[in-house]
Amino acid sequence: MADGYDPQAVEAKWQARWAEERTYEVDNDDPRPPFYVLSMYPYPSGPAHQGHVRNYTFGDLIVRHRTMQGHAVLSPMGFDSFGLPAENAAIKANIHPRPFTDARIGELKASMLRLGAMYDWRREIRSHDPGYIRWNQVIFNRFLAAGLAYRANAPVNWCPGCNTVLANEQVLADGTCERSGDVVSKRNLEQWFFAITKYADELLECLDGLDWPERVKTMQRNWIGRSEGAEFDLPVDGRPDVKVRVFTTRPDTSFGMTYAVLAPEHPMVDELTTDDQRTAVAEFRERVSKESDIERLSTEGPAEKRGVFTGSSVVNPFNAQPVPVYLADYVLMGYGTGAIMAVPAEDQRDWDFAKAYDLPIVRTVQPPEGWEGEAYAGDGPVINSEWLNGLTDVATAKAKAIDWLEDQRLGERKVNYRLRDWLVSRQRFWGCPIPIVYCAADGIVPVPDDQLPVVAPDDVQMLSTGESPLKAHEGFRKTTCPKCGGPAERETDTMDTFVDSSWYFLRFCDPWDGMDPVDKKAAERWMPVDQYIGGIEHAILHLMYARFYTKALADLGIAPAGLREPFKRLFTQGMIRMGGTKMSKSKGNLVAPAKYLDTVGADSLRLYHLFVGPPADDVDWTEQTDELIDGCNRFLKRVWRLALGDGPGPAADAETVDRAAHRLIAKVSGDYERWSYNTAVAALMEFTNLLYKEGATDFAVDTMLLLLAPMTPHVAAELWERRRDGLVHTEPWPVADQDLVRQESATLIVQVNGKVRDRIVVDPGIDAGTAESLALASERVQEHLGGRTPKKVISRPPRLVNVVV
RNA sequence: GCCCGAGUGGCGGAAUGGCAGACGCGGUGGCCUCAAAAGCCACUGCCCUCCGGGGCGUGUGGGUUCGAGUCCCACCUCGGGCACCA
Repeated sequence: MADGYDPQAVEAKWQARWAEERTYEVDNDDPRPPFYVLSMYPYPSGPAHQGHVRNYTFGDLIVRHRTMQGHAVLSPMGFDSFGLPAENAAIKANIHPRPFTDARIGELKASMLRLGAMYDWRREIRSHDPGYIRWNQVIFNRFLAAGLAYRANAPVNWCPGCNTVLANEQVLADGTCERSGDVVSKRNLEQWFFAITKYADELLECLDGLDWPERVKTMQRNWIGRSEGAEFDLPVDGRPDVKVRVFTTRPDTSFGMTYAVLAPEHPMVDELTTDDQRTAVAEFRERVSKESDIERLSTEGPAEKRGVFTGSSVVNPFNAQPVPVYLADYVLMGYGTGAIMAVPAEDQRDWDFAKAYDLPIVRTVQPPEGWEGEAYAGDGPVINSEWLNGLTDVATAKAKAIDWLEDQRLGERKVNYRLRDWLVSRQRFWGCPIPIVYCAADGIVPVPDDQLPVVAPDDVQMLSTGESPLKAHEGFRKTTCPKCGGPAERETDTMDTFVDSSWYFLRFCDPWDGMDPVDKKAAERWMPVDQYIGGIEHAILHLMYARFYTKALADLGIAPAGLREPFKRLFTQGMIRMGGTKMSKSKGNLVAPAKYLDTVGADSLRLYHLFVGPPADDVDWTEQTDELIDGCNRFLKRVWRLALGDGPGPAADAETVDRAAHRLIAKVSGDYERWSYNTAVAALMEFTNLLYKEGATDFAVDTMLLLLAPMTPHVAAELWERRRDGLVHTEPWPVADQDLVRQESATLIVQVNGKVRDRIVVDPGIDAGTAESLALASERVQEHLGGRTPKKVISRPPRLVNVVV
């Protein structure tokens, strides 16, 4: 009797061995074909939770599998270590966030090691390292020089809970902060922006070529929100030199314009408001400005209160008719020109407004017969539109209307985006300082590269007011102007932490480079990431910013010029839920992995995450989960005994067993390729059951260990070493012999009227005619025919024959 | 409201248009044991049965097909995303 399976002993032994062997440290001149696997680097909040375990299990499986297939696999890891939780915890404990953060990183890294996940730790990146901060700031300077970073006064989202501004992407649809849940309000502030909208078109177009989940691509397309249309001028009635510019996606419906609308914040409101309307307009604007986004976006409330007449009219250039100009809260200053032509017949919002204010409605598209709705936005023939009449579809009418506008020099074709520039300023302490100095003489001056990094000082008092201590720190704030040497003030805002994660994957290619943020030669070799793995929650924010950064860095000559996309393939794992909600620290419903590592071990926990269901699906953590994990452990114990001769004896029919082993190789290899790990595990369990029944062969057992090596690396390595005295993870991935994969016999299903009536063992190469006569000769078939003559016989050898009567 | 995704045993889940429920959990019975644990073996969708077998069954209702969990149409439920973006 060999010793029993002791996960803790086996795992400790192999984790030490792997650290010595350095199998997963790859150099940039490694001759093997490159493959870059990356799990999203985590925010260090303490020991790994189940979501991390799931993420790193998939990542590690791919790393080990690709290595066995002969690739040089780049598998780096780091920590997204700037951020609000550390800052808040530091305030609470009245300590500096750095030691706090370093301690959390230590805990997280330790649990990654205990999981047996392999990374090239030489390449580790921490966002808060001065070395990384320096490159972040160098890139900021390049962005500034190229006009990709700029400072502007704009209405921005202010979160009172986080005491900082937020990017549009960080505000949820209901107007609350995605992090704290507080209601976000608008403030006008001078802030730094990145010009992501310059890349709007490319960000949209490149999505088509990405091997990403369709869901994520759709979410990004919606977020970019491209719409094609036209912009043109509406001259004010009686003052032809004053014009209101409007954007529309439906220039074909222009003859149906019955009024025009300005956003309440539109700069021409005062000019267009007549004296008798001035009081009403002022009251309306006052009310709208006080409303939060939630109230303003709410469709609740009486429609009559949603707008006000300015007293002026503009002339519709299509038919020279004057139409009244209103203000309405449903028109936003931030999109298009902040003014619209209103066509109630083809736009439901305009329809509702027209009904409330008793404005006329003129249909310009013939709705289909039996149309009972109100506004009709669909396709149809043009009506009531003078020279557009007779056209039978919207697309042609649109094109003709735009051509006309351009011919008349009234307007032009125009594309608009929902995407806004990225607001990167944060009034926080624990982030990458924005490397800017404000000088009375020279204005905005970037800190020169050779004076970077600008790092936050250590001697700060963490303020419970929520204000960044940088503001109060005279030593930091007061500086000299790099240009004129005169007294100047530092920028005290830091960058959004999404900046850090927007290019770390490029830095991983050569984190030792002291000359440039990205080593182009190394990036050319490794990029784009072949397989990126992370949570669906990053579908828009991180993944959009990282795509923007990659394009911008390539255009600035920092990254390889041809690199247009960072992540070739993306896999988004499902989240872990408990009691209906996401398992998370903030919800307080974590089930720590440590308890499993201390009992059944890392391999059993990994196996559970692989076996529980399709990787993309959400996982429910229930009362049953511990039993499922025990089941995985039971399987590994069976494998243990099998491999060490304490299980079944040798197979009586070795050939049959070995053929099954070849089929197993084909099955598991195929499942690995299509991310179907749950069925791969099932096949391995099934095969183990077969060996317990039929007896084992050395080939069968060794094959199992090779196939298990990426999934349950410790136990596979231990058993392989005991049997073969080598390293299972440096063995080549097994290849199935196609001749042996083929089955020796097949089961022919015989149906009568689609119901199974008999099963016959046949030769897999059987032809249709033979199969048909075998089926008809079946006693059971004859019984069910009851003397009737078959109308038709479907023969699909060697699987099935269906006799129809 | 719009756009995705999903509905299969007590549970997690499996099924290139061709034996529905692989594999696992749970359950039942047996072997082993003084006993328990561990382990091994068998059974385990529902209903009927003369124990040969028969009927029903993948959210609902239709359709295509020799044959539908799978394809098409309409709907229901759940989950997610978007939602005055002109």
